[in-house]
Amino acid sequence: MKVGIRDVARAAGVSTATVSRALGRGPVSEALREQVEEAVRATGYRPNLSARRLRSQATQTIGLIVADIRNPFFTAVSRAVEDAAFASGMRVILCNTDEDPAREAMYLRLMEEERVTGVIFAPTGPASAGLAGGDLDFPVVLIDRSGPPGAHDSVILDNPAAGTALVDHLVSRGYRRIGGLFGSTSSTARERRAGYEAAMLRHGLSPDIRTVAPSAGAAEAEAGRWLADSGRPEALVLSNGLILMGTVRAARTLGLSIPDDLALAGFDNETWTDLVEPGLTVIEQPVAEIGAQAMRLLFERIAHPGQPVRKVVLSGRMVVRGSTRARRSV
Amino acid sequence: MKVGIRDVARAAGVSTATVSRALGRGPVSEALREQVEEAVRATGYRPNLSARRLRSQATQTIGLIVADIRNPFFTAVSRAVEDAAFASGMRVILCNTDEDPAREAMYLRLMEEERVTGVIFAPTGPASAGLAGGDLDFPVVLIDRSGPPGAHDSVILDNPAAGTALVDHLVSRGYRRIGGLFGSTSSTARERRAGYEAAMLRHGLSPDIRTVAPSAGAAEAEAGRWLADSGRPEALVLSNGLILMGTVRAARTLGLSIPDDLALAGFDNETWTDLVEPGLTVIEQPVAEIGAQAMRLLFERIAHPGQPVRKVVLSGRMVVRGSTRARRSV
DNA sequence: CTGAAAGCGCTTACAG
DNA sequence: CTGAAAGCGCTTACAG
Repeated sequence: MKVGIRDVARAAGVSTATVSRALGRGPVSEALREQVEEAVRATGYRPNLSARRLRSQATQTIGLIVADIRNPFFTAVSRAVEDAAFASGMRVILCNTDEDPAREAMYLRLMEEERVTGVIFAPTGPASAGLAGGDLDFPVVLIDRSGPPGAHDSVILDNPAAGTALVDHLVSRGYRRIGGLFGSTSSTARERRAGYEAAMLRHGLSPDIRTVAPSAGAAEAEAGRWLADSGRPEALVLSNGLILMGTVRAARTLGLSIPDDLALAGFDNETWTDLVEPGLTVIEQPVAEIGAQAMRLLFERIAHPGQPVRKVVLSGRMVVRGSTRARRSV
Repeated sequence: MKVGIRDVARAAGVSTATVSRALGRGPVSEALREQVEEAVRATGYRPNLSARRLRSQATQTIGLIVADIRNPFFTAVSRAVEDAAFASGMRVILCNTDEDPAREAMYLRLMEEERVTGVIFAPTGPASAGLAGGDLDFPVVLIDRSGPPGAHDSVILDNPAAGTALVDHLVSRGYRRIGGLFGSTSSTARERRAGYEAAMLRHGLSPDIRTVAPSAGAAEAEAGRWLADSGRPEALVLSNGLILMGTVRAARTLGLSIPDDLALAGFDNETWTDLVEPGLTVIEQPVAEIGAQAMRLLFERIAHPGQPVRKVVLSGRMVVRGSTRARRSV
């Protein structure tokens, strides 16, 4: 019934060592290799990966811990990571923390128990307990968000520049009273806010900032309160795709016309952003590149554990659509 | 450096057997249990899951094989499955076939090598090679799509009824020339098409059917050709969320007004379907329920291997929006 | 190139 | 309740 390597060895008339070598990359004569392959077919043998990992002390596994798999940004990055991993013969364990530090800690412990080769990680906060301790048994590459400075390799967007670019764009289109709605948890949101703030001040404008949990529901509620006020901004900068979606929904509910009553500029070029009239202006992140670079940094770290910590900063690309059309002169 | 169960045993002054029991559910005196827990803390011990799985012959792992993780339907189902799995102390391996039978076969083989406890599976086609063979070493529960009749437990939507409901709704709103754009690969699309077809004939109308690969890009191209024709339908039924999105995009490109030039009714109540003006009428699938029921069937199958094959059929819920507003009388 | 033997880190009958 | 010992299914020095 259950067929193990001994059954294959018997069927092929060789030792289990030879079967193991024939299936791996050990030196085996062509004749014996064929005998083994034939025996594998005949018996329907499937190697037991738990045994293989235990014995070889190589799990060939990388962990991917993301903050919110409902966010298409992370879905897209995951695909890039998985493609790169499979190309290198590694499997990936995908974990979703839901921005919950407790789940994050649990998954990091799980990664230890799985004896993963390395982890790609978007931490809930820069002071993530798992990272602060610094006693992880595997190399970590951070994506999207920063951790303790200089502690881990990372791949992030040039967030301050992106925040600044959105403000500059809105100003060039004639908007002055520009508010910003930013996520409250991540370093990413903080950096985008800093870019927004610096640009506003440079233009001689007053920053007008609110923060919110990074979900569409929370953003809709907060934006609803904000926009109901008669002194509402002429334009809003939103720090990610979920917050952008919530804000659009709030504007709809209030019957605000975009961009005449309210201009919008956000992040993440998700598939729906061009379908919502009049099209939403966004900073597109190079999601595939982020995933691919993270895998590259991880493999290089595994190969050269001692090399200096590296930080890859990628630029976003602004996609201009109707939601930031030039403001009608007053 | 590397701490194993022997180190913990030594630190606690007990045998490795006692450590193992204290960490699991074996019978251990309260005093020794505390000594062990203290030693675990002191040493920073993390059990090696590969060793545990090999020895106990219980992987506590279920595989989840979906056809397209970019499709929010599968993302949502995944979350429900993972929640249920973690609540039962199991981990889940998520695999994405991209509707590719070769990748599907590869993942099924991987599941064998992982010695998973069971698999929840949305097959690329009803004649999926992996299912047809029937020689899998683990129980399988199908979701969203059917396999060989009577071979596996399954949880699916009442697709014929849903297809029929959309036609009935459109007819009640005054539409007569109703086309249908359906996915070409899945049993689900076929069943929805059958429901569409039956309803059309019952209303004395001529079915007008096209099929397409189940992606937004393919749907946009096909709908673009179809709708450019002067004899285009007054309304379209779309067989899933991706095809609906592609069709909306094609209508936009052609400058068609929804629903005046073209009414749309589709599947999957995704977050963007109410944001696209004038709102899209869809059949919402009970995604959380699908995931939860699949886990339930899987656990019951594991507990009672011999019991008859079961099929859970869930009903969709129609969400009516502006895209099917009553047709202006001619 | 090939095989006999040891051992990866656990869990679990088996005795006591 | 507790411990000594066997063994899960592989891979890999070690000899030949």
